[in-house]
Amino acid sequence: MEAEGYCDTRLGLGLGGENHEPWPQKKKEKPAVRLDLSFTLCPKNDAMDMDHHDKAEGICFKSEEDEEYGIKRHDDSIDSNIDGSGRKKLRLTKEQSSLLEESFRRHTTLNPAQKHSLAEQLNLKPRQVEVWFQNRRARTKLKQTEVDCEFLKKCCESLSNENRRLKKELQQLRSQKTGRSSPLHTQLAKEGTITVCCSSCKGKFHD
DNA sequence: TTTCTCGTCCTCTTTACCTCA
DNA sequence: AGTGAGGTAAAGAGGACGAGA
Repeated sequence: MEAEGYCDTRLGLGLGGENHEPWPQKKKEKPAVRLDLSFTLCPKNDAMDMDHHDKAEGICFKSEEDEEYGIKRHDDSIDSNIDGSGRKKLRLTKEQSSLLEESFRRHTTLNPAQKHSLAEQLNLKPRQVEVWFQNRRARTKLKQTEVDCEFLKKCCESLSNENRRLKKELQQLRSQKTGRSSPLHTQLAKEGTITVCCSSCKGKFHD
C-alpha cells in the first residue's frame, strides 16, 4: 500500500497562491499545516527500499528480548530482514500497544490530527496507527458479536424451556377438562404452541 | 445537478510469528 | 530439538460512502 511521506508525489507547495492549500482539504479535521515536500519519484521497484527505510525508523521486530522487556529496537538486523523475500511482521512494543489501547478507550476513531500526533508519539507511521485502529475496531466488533451470540443462544434456550413448560401445562389442562371446550382451548389446540416470550427475555430487546 | 477525486472506513484475506502438543 | 497445527495480529486489497471541488 501507500507508504506515507515517501512515495507521495504530490508537491506540498501551492503555486503562487497564499491561500492555496497544498493538500486537498477533504475533511474539516485535516491539519492546517503540513510541511511535507517529499517528491520522491519512487519507482515501483524501489518500494522495498522505501519500506526498509520506514521500518528502520523505530518500528521493531519481535525478538526474545523485545518479548521480555518490550524494548524498542533500531538495530541493523532490520535491514537484513528486508531482502525482497517478503514483508516482515512488525510487532508493537508493550509501550506502543498500551498507548494505542489507551487512546482507543478515549475514542475508537481518529481524526487526521490525532492520528499524526499519535504516530509521532509512538514513532510509527500514521498509516500504521490507522491500520491498528481498524484492526482494533474489527476485534471489538467480533468480540461484541460473540457476546450477542451467546446472549441469543441463552435466550433461545430459555424460550425453548418456556415453550416446553407451557405445552406440558396445556396438556394437563386438557386432561383435566376433557369434555369441556372453550374458544381459548380450541385456539390453543389448533396452534399447539404458545408464542409469548418468556419472562426472562422480556424487555431485553427493547431498552 | 452531476461527476470526479480523495480520504476514511469496513470487511475479507494474506502473511509472519507465536504457542503448544 | 524439531515439527506441524492453530491462533493472533499487522498489513494488503478492494469496495462503499461522504465531502469538497
